[in-house]
Amino acid sequence: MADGVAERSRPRDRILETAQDMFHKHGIKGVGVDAITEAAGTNKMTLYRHFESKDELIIECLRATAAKASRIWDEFEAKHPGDKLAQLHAWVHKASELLSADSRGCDMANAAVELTETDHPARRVIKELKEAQREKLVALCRDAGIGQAELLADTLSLLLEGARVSMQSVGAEGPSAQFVRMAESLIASFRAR
Amino acid sequence: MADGVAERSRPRDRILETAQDMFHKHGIKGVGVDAITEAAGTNKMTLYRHFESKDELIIECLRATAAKASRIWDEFEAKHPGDKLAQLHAWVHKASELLSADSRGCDMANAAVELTETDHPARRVIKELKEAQREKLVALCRDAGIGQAELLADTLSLLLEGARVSMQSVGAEGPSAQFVRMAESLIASFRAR
DNA sequence: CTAGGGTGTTACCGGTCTGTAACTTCCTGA
DNA sequence: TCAGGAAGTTACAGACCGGTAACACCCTAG
Repeated sequence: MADGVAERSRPRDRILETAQDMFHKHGIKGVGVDAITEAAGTNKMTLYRHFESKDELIIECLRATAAKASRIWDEFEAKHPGDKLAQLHAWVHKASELLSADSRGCDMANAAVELTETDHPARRVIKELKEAQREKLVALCRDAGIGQAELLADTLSLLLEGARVSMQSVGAEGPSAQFVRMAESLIASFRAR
Repeated sequence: MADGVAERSRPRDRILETAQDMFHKHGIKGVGVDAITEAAGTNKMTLYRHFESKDELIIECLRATAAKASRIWDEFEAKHPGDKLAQLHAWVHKASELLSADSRGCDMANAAVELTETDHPARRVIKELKEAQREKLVALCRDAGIGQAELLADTLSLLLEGARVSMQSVGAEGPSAQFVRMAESLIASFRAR
């Protein structure tokens, strides 16, 4: 009742969705399981019947977020079937949409910052998911006919990662405001080689 | 005794230095004031006699870190007096040294990620300090004779910021490994315009 | 109709957190 | 020598944390 979460789905789904949202907004260490379950319209016992610990809930949230991001890549292919260069430009455009004023950045990168214990179980998941995303962008650049595909993909990755974290420090009027211009001119430059 | 902190300075200095180190390693929310004072060889009461709250300690730590970073710029000027282009290359080299294997990234950016409350007192300090650093890099690029100085400075900023956060997700063998190459080729490209 | 599983409720455990009070000890400077 | 302030010590308050136990409920499948 009175919560903005999906009205009447299964408790597990509500918990997962609410946790994603609250972890994103308030940070992982900034929100407790009690607050999550209350916002999800359920209770702590039900959470611990579906997830064996908060750490496992964190991991499931990261996987769910990555799955959502992965679906965006399908949109690129659907909108520009076969045209990999157009898909790369679509990636830039989509990335720029992530740089809206009050963005809290990338959940995986933020989690890596928050979870400082080197052996935290979420860290290997973060690494796997981020490496998978890198592979995708490299493949896209390569299939778009760019020579140094890895270097362009890595440069674009760092620019976006930097833009998303810079936004949280200095806001949307900082260096991240120039992201699209930087990315497009980089792509043009790599294509000219 | 038996702590790695400056052996016998004043308690306030020891607390400040220890807090910087521990906030950097374990994150701000990952370390309590008790742990800091113990590692600094003192106690909680003494901390609260010198800092009115943990938040104020955080702010002082960020200022101290920024002051250390600022001193590095003096080294650039000392090593390459008047030669702003050489100083820019020195900046790139110094930046690449921040990307060692187990780096925990930029304290200010990390703090911005951790402190999600939009009205947290540290946030405006972070913004001020980051904007000052941006100004410095813009001035360096401009004085080095680069036309689009702001754009180059912002691009380099995002690359470094991205590299430092990417390291925490995927390690030093990820995209950040190419930082120097990216930065140098960007500088060359901007100089050619 | 009934059995059983998913769910809700309440209370609790042990630990940690920031911050404070009251008191003692020690060192320094006049 | 002695006064005063800085620092150390101990104890505590009040809140929150992740996680568990025991029990009541309800809804549905057989």
